[in-house]
Amino acid sequence: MDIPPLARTFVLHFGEMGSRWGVNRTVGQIYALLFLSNRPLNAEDITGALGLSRSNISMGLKELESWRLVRLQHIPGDRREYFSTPEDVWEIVRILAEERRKREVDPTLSLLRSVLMETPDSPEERHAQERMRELHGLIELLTGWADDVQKLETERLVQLMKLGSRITRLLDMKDRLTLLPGGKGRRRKAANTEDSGE
Amino acid sequence: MDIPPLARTFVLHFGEMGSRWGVNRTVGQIYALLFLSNRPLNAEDITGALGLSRSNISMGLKELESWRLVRLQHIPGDRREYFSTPEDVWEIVRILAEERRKREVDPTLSLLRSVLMETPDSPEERHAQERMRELHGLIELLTGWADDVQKLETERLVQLMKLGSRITRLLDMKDRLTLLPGGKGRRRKAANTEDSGE
DNA sequence: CAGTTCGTTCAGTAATTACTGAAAACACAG
DNA sequence: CTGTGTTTTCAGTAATTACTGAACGAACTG
Repeated sequence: MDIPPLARTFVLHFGEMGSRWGVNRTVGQIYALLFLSNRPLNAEDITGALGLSRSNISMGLKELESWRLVRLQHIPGDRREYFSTPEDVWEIVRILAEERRKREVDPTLSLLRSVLMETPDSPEERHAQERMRELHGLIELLTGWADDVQKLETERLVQLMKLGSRITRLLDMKDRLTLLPGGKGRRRKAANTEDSGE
Repeated sequence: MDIPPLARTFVLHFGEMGSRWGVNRTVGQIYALLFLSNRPLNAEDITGALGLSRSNISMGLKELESWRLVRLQHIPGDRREYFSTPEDVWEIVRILAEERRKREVDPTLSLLRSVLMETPDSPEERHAQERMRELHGLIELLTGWADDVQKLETERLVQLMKLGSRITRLLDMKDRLTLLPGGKGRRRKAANTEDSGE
């Protein structure tokens, strides 16, 4: 099976991009192919399309399964295994975020935590530990936020993204409201707070 | 120069992590070392600490410079080049976001755009193009948002992150306010809107 | 200008990673 | 159980990437 020209560019590009990411060219290509396909593909389809060995494809698919980026399914009356990607692109984003976190962030966090328990023996070590503490705090904040965001329905998430930095207007509004307990008519003070803020 | 034990774990870990990311072990280690250091280091310091060849370090530093992750500076009365990382961890996050985007996202976007201009020749191609359109839209939304967020001062960003998914409460509030032009006292209707929303 | 110190380049080599083909394992059908 | 179509494993090899040492070049010093 030949890949239509329009799709080929994309597949090859994804193959190269894969390398920048933790996966090899083959894995990138397989994923791109499945992403574009209008039906699930079996290993032979993929072998034919990409011109790579059967065993290579098998390994690639395994890796993609371990990333939960492809799904295995069966077609009635056919013994072969068919693969496809999730339809919803947001679903893909969520999965990627989770997996990358599991593989890259969590190990780092746990290493940081254990090093932060130790007692520094010198000014250098003390400074190093301080830096690690900063990094730890940063990662905690980012992942905490990511956890939170993961919980939102897609609708909401899109709404938030579109709002972008205009979200700060809402924050300003909130500040104004919450800084004035009971709303006792001290509006002017609140307006000042905003000005001095920047 | 020997790396204190407390820092060594971190440096080695970063070296390994580097590989998952687009950089090699050496580059990861150099970066970690500089990140932890309480003073700028020159190439020889780094060579000594990591036990790698001078030329390797030179190449690593060049790569880190191309990522804008380290800064070159000079110390009065010393001809050698000294390197350090930005102090502020948020600054680092911003730089990383920009660079990764430049290297990974932008090329993909431009490829997608050009492929989306073409006319599909078959149902398969049409479907493939449709998928690419979805992906394109997603990336545009994400990067647009990222651009927006980049503009915020760190203070604001932290505030937003801490708020996390509670941000939706603000959105609800905003909806309630904007859906009721002039605030003509139809509060009860607004409250209902929220309930049916989830 | 010769000598010194530093940084860069690059060809060669080491180390790692990717890929293949053959064999094994598996799953089912008759 | 045997045969067939399928996926997996793995040892060997190819390809790629990382690293080194030696040579070179640039910038300064006396």
